[in-house]
Formats: sequence, C-alpha cells, structure tokens
Amino acid sequence: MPVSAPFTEVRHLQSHLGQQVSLRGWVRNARTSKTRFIELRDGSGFVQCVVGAAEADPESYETAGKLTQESAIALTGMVQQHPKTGEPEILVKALQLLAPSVDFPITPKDHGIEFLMDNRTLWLRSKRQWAIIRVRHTIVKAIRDFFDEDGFTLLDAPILTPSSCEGTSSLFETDYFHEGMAFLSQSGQLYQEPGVPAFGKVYCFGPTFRAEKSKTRRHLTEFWMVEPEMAFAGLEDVLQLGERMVKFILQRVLEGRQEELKILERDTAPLEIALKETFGRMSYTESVEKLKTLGSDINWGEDFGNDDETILMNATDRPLWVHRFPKSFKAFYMAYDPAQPDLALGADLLAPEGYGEVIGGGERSSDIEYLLAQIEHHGLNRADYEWYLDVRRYGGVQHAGFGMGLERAVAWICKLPHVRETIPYPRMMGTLRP
RNA sequence: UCCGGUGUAGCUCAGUUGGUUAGAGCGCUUGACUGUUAAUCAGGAUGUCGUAGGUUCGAGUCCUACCACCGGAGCCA
Repeated sequence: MPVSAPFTEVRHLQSHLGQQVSLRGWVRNARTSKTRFIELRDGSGFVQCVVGAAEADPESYETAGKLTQESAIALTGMVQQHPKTGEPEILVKALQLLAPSVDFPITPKDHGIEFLMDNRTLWLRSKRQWAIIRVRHTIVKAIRDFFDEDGFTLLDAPILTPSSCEGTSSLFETDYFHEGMAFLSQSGQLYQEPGVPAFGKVYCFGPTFRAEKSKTRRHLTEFWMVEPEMAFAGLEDVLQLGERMVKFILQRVLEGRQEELKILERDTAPLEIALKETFGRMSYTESVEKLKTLGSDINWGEDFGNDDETILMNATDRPLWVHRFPKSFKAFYMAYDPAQPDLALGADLLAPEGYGEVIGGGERSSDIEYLLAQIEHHGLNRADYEWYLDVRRYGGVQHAGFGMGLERAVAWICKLPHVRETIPYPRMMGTLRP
C-alpha cells in the first residue's frame, strides 16, 4: 500500500481521531523493538507513530526498523489515542523514506553550547528551539496587533544612518559612497519623532545594532526593538502604554502557546501575576534608598549595576517601573522634570525573575534651546540634527515613547538563561556564523 | 576591555604523585527484545589529548606564549 496525498498537518490530528491520514515530516527519534516507535515532527507539532508487524505492510515495517534521526519520511495510518497518555498517535499502515539522514550531529543527549551554536541551523530543529521561536513569533504578532489596534501607524526607521542616535562608541560602520561612512542604526527613535506630527502615533519594529563588547546573557549585537512614539503624551502615558502592551503580549502567549511553554517547562504563575497585577512603580530616588537598605553600595547619581537590578527585583514578584533618573546618564533628548530639573522624565521597566531592563523610554524634550545645549554638551554635530530639531520648530508639542528589546522580553517570558536562544541566528561579539 | 574558568573519540565527560597499550556513557554498527517514549540488553569500530615551544630518561598530566570557547564585570534594550 503506497503513501498517498492529501497530507495532514500534525497540529490538526486531534480532529482526525479514528480516521486514516497521511503525514510527512522528519524523524525526531526512532525506537525499535518488535513494535517500532517513530517520533515524527513536521514543524506544526510532534506525534508518535507506531509501526507494528500486524498492521503495516512488510516493506514499511522493514523500513521503519532502519530509520535514522532526521530522516524525512511520509506515512499513512489511523489516528488513535495513545493508550497511556491519550494524545493522538498514528497506527502506521504504510511508510516510505523520502530522504535519508546520516549521522545527524545533535543527538538526544546533552551538548555543550559552543557545539550547539556552531550547529545553530540544525539546532533549530530541536523541540526546545521550536518552542522558543514560536513564542517569539507570537510576541512579534502581539506587538504589531497591539499597536495596530491602538491606532498607531507603522513608520519604518532606516537601518543605514548617517550619525549616531546616542553614544558613538558602539556603532557598526560601513562604507557609503561619497558620504564616506554610514552606521547601522542603534535605535529608530529619532526617526519616530518626526512621525509624531505626521501621524500622531507611530511605531517602528526592526533590527538594531550595537557594537558593544559585552559578553553577558542579555546582550546581542543585533537585536529587535519596538519603538512607539506618541503626540500629546508624557511620562505617565509611557508607563500606561508600556504596561498595557506587556499585558497584551502576556495574554496572547498564555492563550496561544501553552504547549510551547510546557515544552520549555515554564512555570506560568509569575506571568499570570504580571498579567493580573498592576506593575510596581518607584522613582529612581526611592529605589536608591531602598537599595541602600537592602545592602547595595549605590549612591544617588550613579546608574544601577547589574547586582542592583537583581537586588531590587528579588524584593518583588511583578514588573517594576523605575522612573525619573538623574538626567546626567540619560540620552540628550530626554525631557527634564520641571519639578526637579536634574531628573529626566524617563522610565525603565524591569522584568521580574532576574531579567532586568526590558523597556526604556520617557518624554522627549520639546525645548529647542535646551536640546541645542544638550547636543553641544554631548559633543554631537548640530548639523546632523537639524531635521530632528524641526520637530520642535514646526508645531512642536509634548511627545513621548519607549523602546522594548524583543529578545529580552522573549527570554523573560520563556525563562531562558540567555538571549542567544531567543533569535534564530544570534549575533554576538564572538558569533557571526552561521 | 578587565577578572576567573575550560579545551581529551562525532557528542558529554573521567583520566590519581609525570610512568609502559588513553577510558566511560551517548551516537554509529551487528544482533536480541510483546507498547517504547533520552527504551533496554549483548558484541564491534572510533583519538593530531586546542596550537607552538620548553623542562624531563619519560608529558594528556609540569612551565611559557598564543588561539578558541564559557562564566562574571563594565555598558546597554
């Protein structure tokens, strides 16, 4: 009996119980005894296929006994319930080898991270990576849906830029014809602000690049960032928008990716808390006081160290907004607090469970004189920013926005030890291939 | 960039005080096995001990330099 079309996707098997179907995919694992068991994956899901001598034709039974990991196969059989787990499984009648796979490097046993990273393209086939990338997909979709439904217009920011948005030490450079050098964008934010008077509410969502020589569990040189910007808005609006967005994302993931979270052995209780409870809020000044009582040696005016974030977040079970930092260590375009001019009207959202900063944002200065002074103070070239200053010259109004690092959000929601698993092809200081 | 660690079979690792022919598990392979699920059981094949020098009668083991990777710090999303 030949295997024949039409083919069914594994994700639809539940609705085919008791029927005959054909599947095609790859052998995740094959266990041979008198009865042969094939764990099949087709990208949409996983299913165990049972090949018994009584039900399968002799040729198929023979083939099933010799399958190697990651061979591509097609098969036809009856969808039944697994006698122990109750999940759908296939009682195979016919099976054929589509393409063999010899000595697949990633075996079911443990591997080191270097080996897995070198074999990233093959690693993507593993169950855990499958789950992570699907959660990432859901988060990306949730972000786009959230802003679309909220009336934001997509305003794509350029990746090749003539100058830096923030610091200059961490830019990737490339030749750009008569212009000399171009730089890979570190942030789309400055290009979002001109979109404010044009569209009211805008966002961009794409890759950004930082040539930082950081080797930590939360840094990539190429990462994705979503950056909304809105008119007639201040710091409070940023806090509310960010919190609504994060909750929207959490809800989508908890609704639609339970199977993946289970594969990742993710305890969803902390995510449920973040979804239901109001996020914490603390001013920078308050947080420094609290850190001192918790044993940190931080002083007012210093930025948080990694330990400080950890200390602060160990004391809470939900995301925390820290707002009104000293403006001295924030970007030049941040608005200052009229009530206390040495503070910036900015805020960072710290994720619980040790994941640290996932959002940074705030109100942008509308004061052109102040910005000119800041540009000079930061040693930036004013001519590069004339178009940016035009946002203030022609109907400049209060506006605010934030940036969220996608990979950090994925790492938190999946509770991964390192952001390198949150993106299909991670780019880090020492990793450019594959 | 700084500090710490690791590098031995395709993979994950063990290797005593420097000592003769370098080991295990997985994977692969041959066979066995009444539903297995990191299946199990029995047999088999598999090594430039990161690279280059040095010490020594003798180096996987000690020393020096370099390389790669891992972890942390700083910086950041």
